[in-house]
Amino acid sequence: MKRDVFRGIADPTRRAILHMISTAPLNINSVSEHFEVSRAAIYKHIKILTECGLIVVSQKGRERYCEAQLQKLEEISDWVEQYRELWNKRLDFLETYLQRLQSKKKRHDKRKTNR
Amino acid sequence: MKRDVFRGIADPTRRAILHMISTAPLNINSVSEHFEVSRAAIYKHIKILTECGLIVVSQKGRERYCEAQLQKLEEISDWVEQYRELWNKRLDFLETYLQRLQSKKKRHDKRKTNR
DNA sequence: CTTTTATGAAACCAAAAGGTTTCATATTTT
DNA sequence: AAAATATGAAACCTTTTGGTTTCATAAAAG
Repeated sequence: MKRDVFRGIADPTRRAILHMISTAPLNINSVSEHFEVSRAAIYKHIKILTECGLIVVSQKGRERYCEAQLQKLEEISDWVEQYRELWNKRLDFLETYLQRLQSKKKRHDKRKTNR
Repeated sequence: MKRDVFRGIADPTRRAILHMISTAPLNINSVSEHFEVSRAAIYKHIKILTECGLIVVSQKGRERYCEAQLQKLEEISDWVEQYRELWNKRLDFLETYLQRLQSKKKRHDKRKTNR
């Protein structure tokens, strides 16, 4: 089944799995040992991660190694980046607004001390 | 209720809502008119988006305007960026590997033509 | 060959998600 | 004041999620 990568990273356990195998592949049992939940539960998470392309599994003897496909995160990155300009614009606007407020306050304070 | 921003953007309808209000705030009814599902369903999505800080709602008369808080996406961006170096490294590795394969092939071809 | 080990997969379960319809309430409009 | 509009919220329903236990199977180790 094909899956949405946004759904893939929605679960904290799946993000933890991805992090665990981000530098080097691990077999399924080794991954599951680091978690409280059962191996079967982790197996399902790995299945989902595979279905959305964030992991590739390769068999070696009786073990199956999970390798992170971090390039797939570009899809998330691209989605976020389309909004960066917008949120920076807003922050700039806020900044100039606050600066104006500041200088207005200074003028006001000055008037007060001159009184 | 406090919510996870990763869960917030996991649903395609919620991403669509966020996109719709990314440039200008809209009241809840206007948002829901653009979707097939009921207003109540959209209302719930907006509630979730609010709970994870991706939207701020402000009342004006009987209407409630939803404004996107796109800076909140920085959280997603930060998470993705921690892996960018890793995935670039892998891509570099692949590239040099392919280059070596290429030059090996060239030498091989040359030998063939010289024969 | 027997026993471990690593995994796949089925059956089952509770809670969460995503939806609907319906009704109450507060603001406009007319 | 009456009607229309915008929203909040409850009650209810189905599907999906995330989890469990159990059993089968294949490879590796003794």
